[in-house]
Amino acid sequence: MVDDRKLAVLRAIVEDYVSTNEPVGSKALVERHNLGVSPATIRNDMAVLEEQGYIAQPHTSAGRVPTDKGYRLFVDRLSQVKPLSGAERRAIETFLAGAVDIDDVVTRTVRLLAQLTRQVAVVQYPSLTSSTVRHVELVPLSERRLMFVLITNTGRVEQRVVELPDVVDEGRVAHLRAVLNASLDGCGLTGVPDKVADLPERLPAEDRPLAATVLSVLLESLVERQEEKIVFAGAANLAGADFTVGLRDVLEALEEQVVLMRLLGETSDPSTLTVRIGSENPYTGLRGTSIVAAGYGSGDKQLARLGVLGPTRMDYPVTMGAVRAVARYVSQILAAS
Amino acid sequence: MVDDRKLAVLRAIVEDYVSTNEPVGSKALVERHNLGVSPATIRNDMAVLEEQGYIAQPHTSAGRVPTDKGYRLFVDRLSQVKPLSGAERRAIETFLAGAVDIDDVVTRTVRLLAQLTRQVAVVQYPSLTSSTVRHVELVPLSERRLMFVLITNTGRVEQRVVELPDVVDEGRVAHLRAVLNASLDGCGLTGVPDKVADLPERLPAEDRPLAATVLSVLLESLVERQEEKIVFAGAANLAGADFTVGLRDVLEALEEQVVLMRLLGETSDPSTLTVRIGSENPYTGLRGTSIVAAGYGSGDKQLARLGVLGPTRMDYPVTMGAVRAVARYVSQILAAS
DNA sequence: ACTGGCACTCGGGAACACCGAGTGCCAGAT
DNA sequence: ATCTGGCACTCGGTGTTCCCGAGTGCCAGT
Repeated sequence: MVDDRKLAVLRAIVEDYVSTNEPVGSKALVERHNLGVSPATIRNDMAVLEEQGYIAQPHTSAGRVPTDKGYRLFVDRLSQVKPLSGAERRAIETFLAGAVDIDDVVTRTVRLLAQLTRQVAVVQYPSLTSSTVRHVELVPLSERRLMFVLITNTGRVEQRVVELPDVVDEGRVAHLRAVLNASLDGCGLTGVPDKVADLPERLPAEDRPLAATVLSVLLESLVERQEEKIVFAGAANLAGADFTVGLRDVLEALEEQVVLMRLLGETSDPSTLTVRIGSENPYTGLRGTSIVAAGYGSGDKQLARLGVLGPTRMDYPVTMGAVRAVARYVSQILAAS
Repeated sequence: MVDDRKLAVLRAIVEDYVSTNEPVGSKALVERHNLGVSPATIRNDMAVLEEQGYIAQPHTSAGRVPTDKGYRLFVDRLSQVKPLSGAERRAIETFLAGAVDIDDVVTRTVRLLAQLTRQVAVVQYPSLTSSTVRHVELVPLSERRLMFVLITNTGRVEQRVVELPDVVDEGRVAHLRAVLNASLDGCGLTGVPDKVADLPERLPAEDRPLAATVLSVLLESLVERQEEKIVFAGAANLAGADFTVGLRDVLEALEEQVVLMRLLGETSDPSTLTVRIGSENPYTGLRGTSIVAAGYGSGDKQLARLGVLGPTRMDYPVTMGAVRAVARYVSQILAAS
């Protein structure tokens, strides 16, 4: 029995509660929204909504507050994403356009998102796994050490110092570099292990120790970076919002890469927004917080995710609008570079 | 008239206040430390100490609390750095030894320091300015774009994408790369602008547009990275400590690179610890917080700084011990790689 | 120069009463 | 059926008062 008016009541409750941060009562509701009925009627509706678990009262004789389930219904059916203003759009564009490299793009994005939403922003670095090899470079550092650099098409650079078993001359290094580039150029990172598996055998015997050492470092670096890097910004915004749960837990979660990963969630369609409300998210320390996330990527490939984290009591339409817009702009920037 | 006993009293006050977080009174003092005199005597001493500005009372009829000036005296003359335990030493060593590249070193260091001190740790990336050029690489990405990579002797890698005015063939690029490496190899970064100033003139006319474009990007990247990168960790540790000043301000300062820079302070002798107590630090939002910092560097060169930030009421001897130890170990690691 | 005694101050906690927003329910109106 | 006005009831939050005890400053005596 959730007729239209009850839904309108729920929507009104969510909106009021989000803006005032106080439990909202029947009288205040009819005053602020013109529902055309009396407070008593609203009370009946509220009783039903409460019974169905969409709202709750903190104490007897207090107004109602949306539950996680209530927010969920609100997000799914009662609200629509609010697009950004023209000024905001332009600000995003100019701010992101100035980025000089991939690091810069990510840093700027996360700050931008934090400022725009006044919440904590989280951005995952573009995945390496769906990138391809652009170039491999070997730079001799000393007689027995060289630096191995791998550049991907997404502009990311992986570097490692390789300790060599023997003194190796420049010629050998140059040769190996050429061979590596020839066989790996354009190859997807996931395909690299296959490509190089039989590589030592195709080299003259005296080159094999060098090749083996370099390859082992290469493969190792691929595995290690599987765990993607995540950065956040805007922690100061947590200070204002009073959390039901201690904000210590929130800060801890933010510094725990693994937890963050899981919070951003699995990759989904880039244009789709994922919203996790309170208890829906897979980490007990974060009751009372919601996550709004979206994928981004250059072209049609989904590279990584970004989003914001804030109190359950957040302005979902606006937040979702900002996240979606930023995700799109970042995708554009990446596609263009 | 600061005789020995008064100093002992000050020391006792600082120690007790740090461990209990409550204003300490004359009676409690004589009980916990065997000073061999009566509370009344202590009271007289306290009155003098207060008059001289080393301690203060939050309200009439409350115990005394050290002032910034009191902490300063304590740090300078009444305490000595407490070395780490053997177990801690070993933990540091093994934890840092696993680092694979400079990024990893910094990340591990900052986390380690945060965990060790239970405060917010701050680490500055090794300075580029005192590094030298190890290698310059130009990688063609497409007909009109190439990636410029600069590798320093500290293992840091700077990368930029360069948009070219014209289609340029590989040969030209290779030639420019060779010239660049020949003239820049081993050169200090600060010397680079001089070295390349007349470089276009020494090239054949048809190479000059390419060279000019690449050089402008190179110089630009040097200037931009002057502002060094700083990372922090352990923000969750702020949640426990109740700050006199809102922790919003602290979090804001932490995300403001420029402020952090100034907090860590100017480079000083690597083995020296810098302590900034409360109002001594140059940022008004951080009254109530202290900074303990040290320089680190590979070999004898001072590269950058690291430190921790915490409430003025912190355990200085322990914190200073941890910061000093970590700075030394990081220096070792960097020197070895 | 130190000590014991004493009067004084005040912050913080406990007890208490009050107010008002909000509710649930019921009987009457539409 | 559905809505409305009325009414008794609940209870969180606030303001008041009171009291206790830790801590102080001062002074006279050792």
